[in-house]
Amino acid sequence: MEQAQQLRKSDGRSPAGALPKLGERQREILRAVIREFIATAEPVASGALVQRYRLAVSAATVRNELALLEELGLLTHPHTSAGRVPTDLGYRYFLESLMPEAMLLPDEQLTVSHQFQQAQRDTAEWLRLAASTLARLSAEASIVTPPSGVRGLLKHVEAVPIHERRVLLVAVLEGGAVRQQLLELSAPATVDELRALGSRLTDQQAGADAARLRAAVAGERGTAAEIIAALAGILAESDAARGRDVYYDGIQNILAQPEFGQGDRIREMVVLLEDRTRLAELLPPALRDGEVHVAIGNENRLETLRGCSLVFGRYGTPGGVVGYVGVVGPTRMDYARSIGAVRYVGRLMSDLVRVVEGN
Amino acid sequence: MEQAQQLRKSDGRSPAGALPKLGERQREILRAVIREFIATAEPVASGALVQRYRLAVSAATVRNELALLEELGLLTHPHTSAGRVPTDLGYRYFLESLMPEAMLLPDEQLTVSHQFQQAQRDTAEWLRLAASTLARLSAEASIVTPPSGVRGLLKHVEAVPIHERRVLLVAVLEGGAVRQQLLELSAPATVDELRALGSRLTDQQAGADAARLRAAVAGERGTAAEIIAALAGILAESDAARGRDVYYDGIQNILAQPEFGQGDRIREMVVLLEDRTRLAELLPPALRDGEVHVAIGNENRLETLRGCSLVFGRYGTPGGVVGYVGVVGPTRMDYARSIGAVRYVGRLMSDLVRVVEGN
DNA sequence: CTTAGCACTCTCGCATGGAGAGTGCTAAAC
DNA sequence: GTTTAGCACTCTCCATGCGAGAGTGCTAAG
Repeated sequence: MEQAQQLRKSDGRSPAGALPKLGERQREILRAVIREFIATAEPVASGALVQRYRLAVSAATVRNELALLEELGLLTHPHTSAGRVPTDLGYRYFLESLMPEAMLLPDEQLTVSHQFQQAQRDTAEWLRLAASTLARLSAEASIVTPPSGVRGLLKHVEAVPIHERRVLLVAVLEGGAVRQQLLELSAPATVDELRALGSRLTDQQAGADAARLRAAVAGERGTAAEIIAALAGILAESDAARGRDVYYDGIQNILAQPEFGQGDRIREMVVLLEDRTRLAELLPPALRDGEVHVAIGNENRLETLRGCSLVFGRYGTPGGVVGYVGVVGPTRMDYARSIGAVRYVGRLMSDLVRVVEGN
Repeated sequence: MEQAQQLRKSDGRSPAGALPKLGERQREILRAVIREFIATAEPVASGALVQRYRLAVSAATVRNELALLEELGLLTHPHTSAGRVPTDLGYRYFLESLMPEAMLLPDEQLTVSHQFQQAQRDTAEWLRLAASTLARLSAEASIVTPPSGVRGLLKHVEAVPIHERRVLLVAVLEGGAVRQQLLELSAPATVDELRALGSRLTDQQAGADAARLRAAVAGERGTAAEIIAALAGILAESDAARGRDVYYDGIQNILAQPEFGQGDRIREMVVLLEDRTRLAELLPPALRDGEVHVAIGNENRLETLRGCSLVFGRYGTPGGVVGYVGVVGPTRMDYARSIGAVRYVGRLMSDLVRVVEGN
């Protein structure tokens, strides 16, 4: 199953090897239970299952199978006389070997890629667009982190005079990100001096990282030294900002889900999304491009994510720029849709990054 | 009352002239009711009022006054045997003539202004910072729009070669905003050509708006024409993006409020905040710098904002760049805090804009 | 191995019935 | 004339109980 190979197991806490072996009918029933529960959010009963999925056996037989699946840890019971609900392990099994092809429809792909092509303006806007697209496609909440190399590298420098000693420093980084900083020089500089300085620094320091720039300050004097020092600061800051600058969207989607209906669950979730520093903890460990990582329920470290799943993908270039796109929702999410959406948006983001990098 | 003069009335739907005249004791009681309700979110009873606010009269007398205030439309009754709750008009009266000084504490001001000084990197980051600061200070949800002149004006142009015919166009606008666009030229251009072209365009077209640039395309050929056309597009887009690019933060704050406790109210609210185009409708009409506009409950046009208040301020330079900062919360919000926060953050934003503009 | 039948369990919705809180009114006190 | 004590009245809230319905688990027959 090609599907299963592209999905990364989570943490080893639920390795695929531990998944129970099931007969064909059990697989069919498990799939039906999960589908039904994903659609309705209600515990599913043996009778309804037989009726709605045209099973060739009676409700009693289904009940026997359900009891077995429960014994294997794939389903549970809220209480004695309620229908069945999938467990985390049940979802895991579904993901590994029952799920239909995780792909967006062709016309969805077309619409989305069209939107991305129109919005080639600027990195911040890509990210917003990616977050909102992902939220819409998956019908869950989305998370997108900016692209960032291991370290920011300088590509181009420009010093724009603003007013007397005040200049706006514009630094274009490898990967296409643009950083600006306002700088107060200790001595006035002319427009031409600044322009020349920008050209010279672009030539000399292209490809430099924060450390190299800091070292270069010693060899310069006056305005040039001040500007290089500021550039070093910009790069260092840009490295540090990596985890802080997370985009999210689609809170409304998960708000509509019954599992968040009342109580503090939803508030906890929003607190988590709005706290950009904690979001970094969610990110999966090393992950290759194109892989999609799914963490179901308690496979997540955070207590807040009980009952929630994360679907994450990586985008970027091999060994170069890296960022993450993902969605968060109740464990009862449409994994096929989410995985398809994450994979496709991730691919588009990779394309964009590659275009900007120029290879 | 200096307070009242700085507050703008809303829409004329509840002009100050229509506010009833109250005796001193009635004012004292009304103030106590509103304070108590703001603090507890529960209907306030005559007895509790006497006890907690050390009134010199008995509960029975207070009840008589409450009945009177209700007749005047300042308070209501959820049901016969419940305490009193302020009406929109009640809040309006409170705002106009009962509210304490709307100012942040000195050390709050210090902390905030310090944070703003540290984050002089880039406009998008100011906006984020403003939104999160405002949310924290007011303990409500915050909304911030980017600064934008009536039309975007070009200040500086730079064309950075990326790969063969591909260039990254960086445009610095009046007001310090930076826009980037990736451009595919129809013919290759050398680094030096691009550099020279950037200098020339900066010299010739500084101060130009989208229309002037579009006109200038005719007088140019080849690479220059393509780049100018792209610049015109950038400026036009930047004008159009004005309402779309709204920042918000602090959803968690209003989520914690009991009035949003259950049901769809909170979801409607999040839908509104996440739909950046509809947010523009909320913005107050013409407003002078430093003024703060409060729209209480049904004074807002949107149905979603029943039971919610908006506190908005304007920032920018007179006749130049303009943006809005505001908070949204239940009508039962701490208006003094919110107004103080909005006013102070608005002032800081104005300062930042002024610094970038260089005057 | 499958299935019909049936007892058993648990939730959910609804009605019932105090208990409590708070008002509005009336009549007495200041 | 204003203030206040007293009291009846109203409405919510919560706990309790009950019946209906849904769904299971088990047993015994096919």
